[in-house]
Amino acid sequence: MDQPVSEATVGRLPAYLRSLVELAGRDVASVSSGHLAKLVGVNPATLRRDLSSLGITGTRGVGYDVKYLLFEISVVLGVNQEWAVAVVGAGNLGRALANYQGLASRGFPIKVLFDIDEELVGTTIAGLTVQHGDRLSEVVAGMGITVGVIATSVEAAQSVADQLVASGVTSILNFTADPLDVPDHVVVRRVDLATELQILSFYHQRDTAVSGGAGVPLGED
Amino acid sequence: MDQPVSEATVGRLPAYLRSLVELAGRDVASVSSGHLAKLVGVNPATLRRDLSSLGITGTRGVGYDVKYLLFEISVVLGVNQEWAVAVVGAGNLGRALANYQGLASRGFPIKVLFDIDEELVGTTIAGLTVQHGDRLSEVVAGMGITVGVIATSVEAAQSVADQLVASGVTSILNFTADPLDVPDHVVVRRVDLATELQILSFYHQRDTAVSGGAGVPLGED
DNA sequence: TAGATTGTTAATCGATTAACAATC
DNA sequence: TAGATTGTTAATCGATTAACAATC
Repeated sequence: MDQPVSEATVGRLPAYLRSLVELAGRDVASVSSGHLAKLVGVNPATLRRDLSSLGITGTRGVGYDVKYLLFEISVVLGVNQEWAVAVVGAGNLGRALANYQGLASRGFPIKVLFDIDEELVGTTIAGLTVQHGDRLSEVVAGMGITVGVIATSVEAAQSVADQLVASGVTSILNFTADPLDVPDHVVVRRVDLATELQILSFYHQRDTAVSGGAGVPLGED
Repeated sequence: MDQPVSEATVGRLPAYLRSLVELAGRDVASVSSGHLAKLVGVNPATLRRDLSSLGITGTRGVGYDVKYLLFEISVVLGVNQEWAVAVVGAGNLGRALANYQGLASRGFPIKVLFDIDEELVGTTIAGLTVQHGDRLSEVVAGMGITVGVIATSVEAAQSVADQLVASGVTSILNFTADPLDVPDHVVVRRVDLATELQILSFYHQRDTAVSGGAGVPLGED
């Protein structure tokens, strides 16, 4: 039944979707939780619980209808809709994002690009003229944009977030290291390369450390 | 004492480090778990448990020595070391990463760039000549590189991972949507924009669904 | 019906956090 | 000493998973 949908469940939905697309492509009509779970790499009970929490049902003794499941999860994830995006910051990262096709192809077309560097304002990147950051509120609100990407410096991030929120943005993808302070109705996802790298190097470090102290380097007194 | 270090703990270390750098910059000598926890946005008991699991101790009645804590966490995260990186895939994303200063400045300098597109091989990107993917094993092993970044298509990702691992790479940053199958001694972190966006749109979708079309962006424009 | 598989209850696991004795 | 704060135990919380009655 309708239990609240957990963050963990939401995080698994894209993986379910990928496997379902593949099954549908091979004209598989129905799939058991055991089979799909194996494809995705999760426990079957977890999968059934996830679907159940979304109100998506299968048929006992049979399994889940692939097309139906694909449709339902697509709807839940909104993959058939388009969400216009504003990218703030036209530095290396912002330019990369503007050129990267991955956003538009996933239903997140970039409609406008901002920067405060006078040298960048007015230039064209990936077919978009860079707008001045001073006009952010005006333009974002005017275009009715509800998704913002923050690709600025860490220092500017919070202020940019505030402006985006004030202009009607309710979803933010934050590429800076700092967590943002936003109202409850705004959802922020952080993609932090620096943190990922540091986590990688933690394990790297530990696994390549001289084997003698089993595990963590500790400061002995 | 020496409990195993959990994934959750490792994930918080970069945030601790950031706040400690800031405190050290302001010449703060010592900090309580309560104070640092507030800066980072975690529970003080969680912070103390994290540090304790790393063998890092404070002083009862006083707190933690900022410089000592900063040093210990830096060592644990290996931030003072350099890890040479190979980037595989010189498409939009690979080029963006090569130009992005964030990796090098965090101790992950990109030393070599690969692609299998004949038109890209031999061209120069961010000062690096793109090498042919056929030479991956040879070059990566020859340079003693241990960190690989996969910025290829999803289809190529597993094969690239296999080659990287065979060439001595033990840390992989994977920008494709699919999870990679690697040996236990190899650590993979996935940075998946598509998944992040789909999670964003799940919440976006849900929060704008019931209200009856108040500013739901469709693909007009 | 007989076999298969769901949907959910109950058990388990791991991580967070409150609480407090230890102790600076 | 008196107050402060750690380090850790025990309680709590949430998520995962085993198990199984329901039922196609």
